[in-house]
Formats: sequence, structure tokens, C-alpha cells
Amino acid sequence: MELEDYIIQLTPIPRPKATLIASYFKAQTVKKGTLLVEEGKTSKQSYFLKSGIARCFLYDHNGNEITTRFYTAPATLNDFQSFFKQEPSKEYYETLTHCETLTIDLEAVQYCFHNIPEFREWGRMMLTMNYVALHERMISFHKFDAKERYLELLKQKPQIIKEVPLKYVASYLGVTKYSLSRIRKEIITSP
Amino acid sequence: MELEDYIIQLTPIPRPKATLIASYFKAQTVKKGTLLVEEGKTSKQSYFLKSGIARCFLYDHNGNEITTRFYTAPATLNDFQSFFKQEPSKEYYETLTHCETLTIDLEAVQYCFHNIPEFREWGRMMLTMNYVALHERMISFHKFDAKERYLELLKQKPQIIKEVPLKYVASYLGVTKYSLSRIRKEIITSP
DNA sequence: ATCAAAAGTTGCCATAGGGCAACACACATC
DNA sequence: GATGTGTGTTGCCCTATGGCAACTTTTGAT
Repeated sequence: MELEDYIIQLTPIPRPKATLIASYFKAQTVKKGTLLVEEGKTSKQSYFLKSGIARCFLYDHNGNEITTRFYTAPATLNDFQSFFKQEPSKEYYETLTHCETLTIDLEAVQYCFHNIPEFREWGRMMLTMNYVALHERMISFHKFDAKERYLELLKQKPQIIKEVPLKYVASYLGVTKYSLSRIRKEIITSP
Repeated sequence: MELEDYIIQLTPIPRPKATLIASYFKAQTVKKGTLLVEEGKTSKQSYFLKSGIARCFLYDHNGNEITTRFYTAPATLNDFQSFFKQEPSKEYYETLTHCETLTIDLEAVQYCFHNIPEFREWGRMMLTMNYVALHERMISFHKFDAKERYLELLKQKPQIIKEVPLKYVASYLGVTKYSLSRIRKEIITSP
């Protein structure tokens, strides 16, 4: 999906303004397995994912990777804390497929923030949406068990279940790959 | 803590501006056990907690209360989704002690948003802080077990452990009150 | 087509935490 | 001081999930 259309879809904004905002982004193609943001480094860019899938992950104290979030196009991707505060990121962001992205650097974001009120509004919308999504995720951990969370993800984002290796999905759901494999089996054998 | 000082502490802003912002809030005292926001109702106000403790909670599918967040003064308290989008809240917000609050309604917030750039900035800061805090919480669920989460809470917000009934703390940590009671015992008997 | 590496599955046993029921304790009210 | 309600503890057993090791399947590179 094009960035313009993505913006218009999410916030009431005249098309020319959306086009203007989109003009500050630069197109890029990124191959599978690329780290867009690295732990310990300060994020210099924000991304719009035009096509493809990405994930955010970190390591626990045993050195195991934990996937904390998936991004499926169309989506915006950045590390709020690192990008806006210009401090080292605590997580990695990695493409899981070949991706087409649009990128924008902090300078351009700040320029747009000051000069395009609709951009501010869009930014606030993005932040709120992210907060709400995270909150829902947190609640699902309290209310549901692993199997229910898996079924919910399958319903909401089947693309992830289909295209992403099980181990990443497992840690995202808060279980091991062994457990998730058993959950799958259970679902298949007893519907 | 006074709202002015709270604002100044969190965002670079001249005191007169902070005073101006604070002037849009109205003082109130609220007794223990009051619901500030109710599930199913649209939140009309945002709160600054000058003193006291509050919590946010909801019910799972078994009818059990789950505490999703604690607020210890000084803190701002609102339901972003319900307040800003004016849609029904999905959760309850309840005072756990007698509280002194300052309240502001949506109209005043919007007026300030349009007329005080520093207020916008402060709002964005609040939202970012909330997002980051929630994200940290989410990560702690992936990385740590119940005992470790308890010890972390004890370190970060001892006031909550001291003053809030165990059952609320338990559901906040994602365990039953039985398990939390056992975790406590374990910590006492084997340090 | 072949082969190596990555991904996924499964048997086995270990462990964390759930949930009931009974009990202990504190404190507020009368 | 008696009584009741809310709070916290604990014994018991059960279930969900963890984690290792061995295995099968899929995928990707040459």
C-alpha cells in the first residue's frame, strides 16, 4: 500500500497534505534478514513498510531471542524511545522477508512536526494506536492462555502464522517452540 | 506534589506556562474505593493524582478482577482510548486510598492543545512515557518469572507492596493470590 | 539432484503455578 | 469484648508449560 493512502485511511487529512508528507520519505528495498535498528545503537530513521514483514526482538538473560512485535505491511516501524529521544535502542528490528520501505530521518520528521499540523496529528495517532495495541496485547496475556492467544493471532494476522518461522511466533506468544508445536497439533487433532 | 512542579520536572517548560496549564485543572478530593472511570462509560475527564494510590482493572472471562496498572502520586491518570476518542472505556479506574486529584475535561484539554504548544509537547511526553512503561512491563512478562517480577516491583514501587492488598498485586503480576503468598514466604525464608 | 542447515515434531520427565478448602489473623462496628 | 468481613496463609493435588534429546521435514545453496 502507498504511504499516502495509508495516512488518509488513518486520519482525516486532505490528499495534497498526505502527498506532501509522503514526499519527505525516501524509497528503499531491503532484503530479508536486514537489521533496521540495532540494540545499543541510536536509531536514525523511521520506516514505512510498504510490503513485507518485520519483527522486533531482544535477548533474555539466558540469551534466548524474544520476539516482541511483528510488523506486516502496511505499517510504520520505529523505536519511539530511541528515535525521538536519540538514545540507544534496547531492541533489534529485523526484516523477515524482502521488504519495500520508505524511510525518513529525524530532521525531516521534526521539520514536518513544526510545519505540518496534520503530520503532528498523524504522529499522535500512530503513538496512540501503538499504545492501544500494546495494551490489548498485555491484556491478552492476563486473560488468555497460550492456545487462545495463538488462535487470536491466527484470526487477526494469519499472514504471520503462515509466513513466519514458528520459533518467532512462539516467543511472541510467550511460550517455547515445543509448546507451540504441541498447541498446533492439539488444534489440528481436536477441533 | 503540585501539578506545576510535576510538569516542569518532566518537560522543559517555563514556569509561567506550567502555571497556566495547571490553572485549567480543578481540585477535588476523592475517597477510597471511588471509580474514576467505569467500563462501558465514556471517560469525561483526565486526572492528576496529587496524593494517594489508584489502580486500573478489568474482568477476565471467569469474572476475576485483573489489575492492569497502579498509579502512585504524583501521576497522571486517564484512559487514552476512551478520553481522546470519546468511546466507552474497556476498564475501570478505582482509587485505592483517599486521593487528592486535579481534574480537567476534554474541552479544556483540546483548548490547551490548540493554544499552548508546550501542553502539546507535554501530552506527547505523557503518551510516550506511558508507552515505554507498558512496553517494559510487557518485556518483564517475557523475561522474568513471577518471583522476579515481584522483586522488581518491590524495588521500583515499594509503596504499592506496602499499601495495596495482596490480591491486587497478584493479578498485576500475573499470578494468583495463593502463588504470590507462597512467593513472599519463599523470599522471607530463603534470602 | 544433492546435501547441509534450518525448521518443526514428539517422547519423556521436571517444574511453576492454579485452584480448592480450611484455617489464621486483623480490624472495624456494634 | 463479641462478631463479621476482608485479607492473607497453607496443605493438597492437578494442569500447563519448560526443556532436553532424538528424530523428521522443509528449505536453500551449489
